Amino acid sequence: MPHTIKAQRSVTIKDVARKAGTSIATVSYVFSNAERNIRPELRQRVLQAATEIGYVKNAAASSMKGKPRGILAVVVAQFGNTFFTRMCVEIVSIARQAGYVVTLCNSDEDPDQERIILKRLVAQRIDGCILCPAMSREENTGLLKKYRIPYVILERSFPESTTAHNFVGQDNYQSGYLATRHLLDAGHRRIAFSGWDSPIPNVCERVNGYQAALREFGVPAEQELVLTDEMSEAAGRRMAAKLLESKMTAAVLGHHETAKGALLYFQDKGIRWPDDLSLVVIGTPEWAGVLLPRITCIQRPEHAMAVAAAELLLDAIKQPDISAAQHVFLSTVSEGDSVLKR
Amino acid sequence: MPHTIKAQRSVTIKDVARKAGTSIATVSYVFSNAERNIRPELRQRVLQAATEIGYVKNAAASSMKGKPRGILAVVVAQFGNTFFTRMCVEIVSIARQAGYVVTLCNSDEDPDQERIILKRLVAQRIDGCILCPAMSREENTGLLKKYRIPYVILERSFPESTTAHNFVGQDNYQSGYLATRHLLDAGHRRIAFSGWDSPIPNVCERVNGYQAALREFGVPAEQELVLTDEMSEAAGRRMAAKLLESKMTAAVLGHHETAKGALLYFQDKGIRWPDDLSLVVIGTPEWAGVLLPRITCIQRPEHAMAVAAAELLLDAIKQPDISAAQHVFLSTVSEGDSVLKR
DNA sequence: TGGCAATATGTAAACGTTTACTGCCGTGTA
DNA sequence: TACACGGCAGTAAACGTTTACATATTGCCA
Repeated sequence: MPHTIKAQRSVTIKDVARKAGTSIATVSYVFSNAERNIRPELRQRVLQAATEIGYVKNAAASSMKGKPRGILAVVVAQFGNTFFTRMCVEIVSIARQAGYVVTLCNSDEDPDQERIILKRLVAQRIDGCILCPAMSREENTGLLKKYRIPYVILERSFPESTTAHNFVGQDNYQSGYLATRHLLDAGHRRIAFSGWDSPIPNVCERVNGYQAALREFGVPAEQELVLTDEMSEAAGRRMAAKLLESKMTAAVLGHHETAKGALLYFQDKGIRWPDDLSLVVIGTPEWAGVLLPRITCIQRPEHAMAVAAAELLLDAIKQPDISAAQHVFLSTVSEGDSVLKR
Repeated sequence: MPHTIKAQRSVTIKDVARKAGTSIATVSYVFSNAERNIRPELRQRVLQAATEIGYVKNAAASSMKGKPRGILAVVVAQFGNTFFTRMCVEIVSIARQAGYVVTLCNSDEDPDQERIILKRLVAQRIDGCILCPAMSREENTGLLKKYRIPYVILERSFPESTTAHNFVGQDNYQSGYLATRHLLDAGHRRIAFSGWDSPIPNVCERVNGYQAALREFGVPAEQELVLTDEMSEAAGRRMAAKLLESKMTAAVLGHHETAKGALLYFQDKGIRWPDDLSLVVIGTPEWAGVLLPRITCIQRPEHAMAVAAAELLLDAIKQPDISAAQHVFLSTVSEGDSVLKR
């Protein structure tokens, strides 16, 4: 628990005023009201005094008078995941250009933790929030709504009433379809899919896309070719082992985190791609750039999503009464050498 | 610039008091003074009223009364860098267990940006800060000192007066030494080193370690075998090209970001490790785990550093008058198959 | 020289909490 | 019955800003 500290009286506007031989009002105007004109000589004296005694405005106090805090928050469910990390970097950079600092929080896929975080952020009265919800539970966003804090839901949609929120996401159906289609076009017909046991619909949608592509090519969808497991390297290995049993010629590794485990398993067993097995990975993990033969990846629209989310939030802050907007971005194929033409 | 919003009167303690038919003092006691006894029936009524009208305490107001804000900050110089990302994840997790939320900021190696960030954090009166300084400039920490905000310097030390700050770092000299020593032990004598043009002494120290190891084995240090360039993949490729010209049998890739470019260059040119060239990389990038043959890495003590930094900060917050502490951690060899024994 | 703008500065009342202090009520004792 | 005491509840004064409003100062013109 945060520790209570003996109140360390800090340097205030009052001290600056005394030092500069003027009133606190003038000092305040110097620091926070650009329109108001102050005699240059006095302004200079105030500034001088402030630096001398090391004055820094107390943001809590000014925020109490309804001043914006200049803080945005990004709450993600998996902070270490490169997909999110990259988006965070981008968002932070855009926010900075707009004059905001960003608080990054990690819910670790835990809705309760998410709630605690959101409550804290509301308590801070942040100016806006980008939220990648831990689960498809809408109740947590209620807090943001109640306090009229502009927000954007990122990457994971709620099943109902999507149009009620600002939303930026990717088309998971399309990425599943795209990956599968790529393999079908190369002549593959027995195609497996590995994902993870996600509490959110993303993986499910990718599977739908996968199945739709198969259907389009008149390939019957086999239950056993679709695997899911928890999200870990070990689970990736397990799924890889199962995949090999099912004698398919190609696989869509539907999530980059488990894909790593699967590839490591293939390496261990001496399974080579594309010769023994054609592979497409959904996502663009860091390691995909160096692995030989290069893996064909479905490049998710991370950059576009981050930019859209940040800009949508900034717009929502500027115009609180604007109606909610939704942006869904598509993935593209980043071709490697992991798919054998047959 | 943060946008000014027409003051949206939010739900306050006063509203709760009215609703519960009591005074604001009682409501405040219910929410923030555990000792004070409130008749259970009344307390219940207050809680009930609060949830009904959706009251969330205004952190700015309570912080004005000297209450701790429950916010820590981590300011890093390269947020996208996995080394920092991993430490951030760890720090956030430890801080959370202690009841703090963490604001992550990115200075992008820019001391001016760092100053702006720190000023903002001081304005927020955060409870503590972990700072990985953009440059070896001590003036920015002065702000933290002035406002008595406990802080820990992470990973990059200041040349002078290190004992004046709480510091957690790695022994860069040792990692340079370790990498080189590993190659020397394997029988290599012509060993190159690639780093980056760092404004901070880290790379320099690694070079010192490298040279010390060579000296120990009576190998003359050749100027042309030590390369530096900017930190980018392209620079890594450039350095790799130069390395090949200098006919060495082994190389220490002294920084994981440029190492990636170098490896890609080797892949393009068909240079194979360890047969054509033995390699040791300082750092443990994500991709090192999947690349074949496995690269021998110098595992930096990320985890230990993150834990130490977080705990040191928490200690410093609890005991503001404790004297500064320094922790320097050592790296270890994570052996792969990229070093040929000769 | 007086008066009137226009400009520059200061006063004081918020903002939403926390908490020292005062006051009230009921119980137990003399 | 009167009184002290203890336990709760409420009043009001901060905390450090911002800003509407009041006041002082200046310069200019009649």
